[in-house]
Amino acid sequence: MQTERQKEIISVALNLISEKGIQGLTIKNLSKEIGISEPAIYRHFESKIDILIAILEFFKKNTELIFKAELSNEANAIKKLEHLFLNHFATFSITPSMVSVIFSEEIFRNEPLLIEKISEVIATNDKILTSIILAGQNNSEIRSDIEAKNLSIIVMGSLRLFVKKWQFSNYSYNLLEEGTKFFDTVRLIIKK
Amino acid sequence: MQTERQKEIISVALNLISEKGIQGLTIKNLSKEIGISEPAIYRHFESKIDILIAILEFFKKNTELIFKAELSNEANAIKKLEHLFLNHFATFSITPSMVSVIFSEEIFRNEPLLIEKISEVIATNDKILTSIILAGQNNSEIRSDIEAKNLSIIVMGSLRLFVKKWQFSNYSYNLLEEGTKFFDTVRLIIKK
DNA sequence: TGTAAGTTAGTTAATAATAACTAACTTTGA
DNA sequence: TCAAAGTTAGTTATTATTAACTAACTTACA
Repeated sequence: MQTERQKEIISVALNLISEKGIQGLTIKNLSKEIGISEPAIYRHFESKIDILIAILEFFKKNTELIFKAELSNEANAIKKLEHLFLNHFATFSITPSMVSVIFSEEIFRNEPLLIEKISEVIATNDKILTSIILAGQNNSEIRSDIEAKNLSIIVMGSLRLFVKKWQFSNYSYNLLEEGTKFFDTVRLIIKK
Repeated sequence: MQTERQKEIISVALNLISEKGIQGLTIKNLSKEIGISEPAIYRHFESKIDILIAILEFFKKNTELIFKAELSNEANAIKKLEHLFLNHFATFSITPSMVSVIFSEEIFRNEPLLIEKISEVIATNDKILTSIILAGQNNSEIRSDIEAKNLSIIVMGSLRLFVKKWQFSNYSYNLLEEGTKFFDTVRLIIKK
C-alpha cells in the first residue's frame, strides 16, 4: 500500500507533467511544490524512476478498471463503448493531469522498464476494445463491413484526439458534456 | 536559406527525437552524431531553441504543402482526403522521424514560442481538413448527418493513431501499403 | 596579380546552472 | 524512546553556452 505522502508525490508529479511536460518533473520542482526538501522525497521513493513507475502503475490500474468493468457488463456493445468513453471523460474531468499519461508513449521514453509497462497497458486496452466491437458485430449492433481491428483504431483515435483538443484548449469547456455529444457522432458511425 | 550543415543538424536532431524522445536531443548527442565538437553547433545555430524552431518550421512547410495542395486540387472531396492520407503516409515512410513531430504537442512543451508555432500548424491543418469535408457535404459525397467539425476529429484522430501504431511497432510494416487499405475503411465511414 | 584583410568552420578549455542523489544530523509523534 | 520523516550541506554528472584561438578558404584592391 501507499502512504499519504507517496500519494501526494504521485499527484503532484502528475500535475507537473501535465503543466510542463516530462521535463518539468524534477525532484526540485516536486519538493518545492509539496513544501519539503529534496532529500525528503527519497524518504518515500528510492529513485525518480520509482516515482515514474508508480505513476504508470496508477494509470494502469485506473484504465484497466474502466476497461475490464465493461467486459463483465451486461449491456449491449454500443452501450459498453459509451460507458467506456464517458468513464474516460469523467476521469479526465476530475484529474486533468491524467490526460498527459494517456499520451505517455511520448513522455516515458528512456527507461525500458517504463516502455514495457506502457506497451502492456496499450495492448490490453486494445484487445478489450476490439473484443467489445467484435461482439457487437456478431450481435448485428455494429456494422460488419469494417474489420473490428480497424473500427477499434477509428474509435480509439477519435477518443484520443477529442481529449487532446480539450487539453489543448486549456480545459476550457466541460469535457463530459461535450464528450457525451461527441459520442453521438461516434455511435452514428459504428452502428449497423 | 539553410546551409548544408544546418540541414544536417536538423535531420540528425529529428532522428534523435525520434529515437530517444526530446530528452535525447542534446547538443552533445547532436555533435557526437555529426562528428564535430559541441561548440561547432553554435556556428550554425544561435541556440538550441533555434534548432527546435527550425525543426518546427520544416514541419510546418511540409504539412502545409500537403494540405494546401489539396485545396487547389480539382478532385472531389473524398479523393482529396485520400491524397491527404497517402501523402502523409509517404512522407512518414521516407522520413520516419517526422512521426515524432506530428505529435510534437507532447514534445515541445517548454518555450512559449514553440507552443505558438505548433498551435498555428494544428489550427491551419484543422481548418483545411474541415473545409474539405464541408465541401464534400455540400456536394453530397460525404454524409451530412454528422457535423464537419466532428468528422474532422474522427478522420484526423484515426490517421494519427494509425501512424502512432506503426511507430509503436518499430516501423515493422509498410505504412503506405497498409495505410491505403486503412483509408478504404475511412472512406466507408464518411461517404454518403 | 599577389598580398592583406576578412570569413567560415572548426578546435580545446572553461563556464554557470541544474540534474539526481547521499551523508550526517535533527525533529517529531505514537 | 525510537523510528519515521524531516533538515542542511554537500557530491558527481550533465546541461547549454562562451572564450580564446586556428587552419583553410575567399575577397578586395594597390
